[in-house]
Amino acid sequence: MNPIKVKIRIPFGDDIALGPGKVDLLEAIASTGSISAAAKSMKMSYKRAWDLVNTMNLSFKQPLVMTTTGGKQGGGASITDFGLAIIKTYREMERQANDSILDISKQITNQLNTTHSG
Amino acid sequence: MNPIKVKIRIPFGDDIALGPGKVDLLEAIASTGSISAAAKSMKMSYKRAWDLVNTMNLSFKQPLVMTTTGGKQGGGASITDFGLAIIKTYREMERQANDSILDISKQITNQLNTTHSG
DNA sequence: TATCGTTATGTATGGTTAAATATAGCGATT
DNA sequence: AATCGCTATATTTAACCATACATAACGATA
Repeated sequence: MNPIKVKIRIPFGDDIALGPGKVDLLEAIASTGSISAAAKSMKMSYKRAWDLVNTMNLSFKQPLVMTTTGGKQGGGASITDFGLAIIKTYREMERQANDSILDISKQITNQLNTTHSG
Repeated sequence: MNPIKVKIRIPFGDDIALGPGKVDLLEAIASTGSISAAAKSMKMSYKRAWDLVNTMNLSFKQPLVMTTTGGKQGGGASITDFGLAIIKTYREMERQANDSILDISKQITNQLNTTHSG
């Protein structure tokens, strides 16, 4: 158990192109096939999910998420090959960052109180 | 210029024992000699700064900040040797995490739009 | 013992942000 | 052409959190 959490954010102008929440959302879209289902699975409002997707698509050279409206199931969303590559790279980057502090982080967590919480 | 920001937080129960803001605050206290001056230098309310200090002191086995009340200058605050060690370790950990993603992060930032902001 | 700037702490206020609500459009299928 | 669930977007409402404010205690010094 390594309680330390490394969070990596990629800023783009005033907002954030990519971060932990957005990558989670991408993966949820990939597995559900729609923004609304992904939002529901993450207990997030559809609007918020859509805004996050919109920010991502506007931030990168190519869209990470493709959407279709209408049709049998009313529409849906999928992750582009480009998006899949970004997810993969981000997760790999996260792993590297976490690995790099594995040893030294113990020097801090070892100094935390044993009595719980506050 | 590496725009990616790695933030490391050390959770303790429901709240956060240490994070980027708290470490900045510790360093400000070290250089100013008081919580109130440190807060002012960071454009933060005294109450907030005090709360952060309190959380830190309660989270660790030993206090990171020592305070005195009353006296000629009204009182003040200083960082304990223990606190100084924690700061040093945290900054080193930050550096390691940032270094570890230096190469791979470019694979993502290179894909950001050239047209600015949103 | 009066003063001073700080620590210490509670309460109230205000502003930002997320959520809730509302509405329109889409298009394959029936 | 009627239906269905989703995308797309604006507007209103609610929740949260930082700040502001307010007050007391502290103790060396003068």
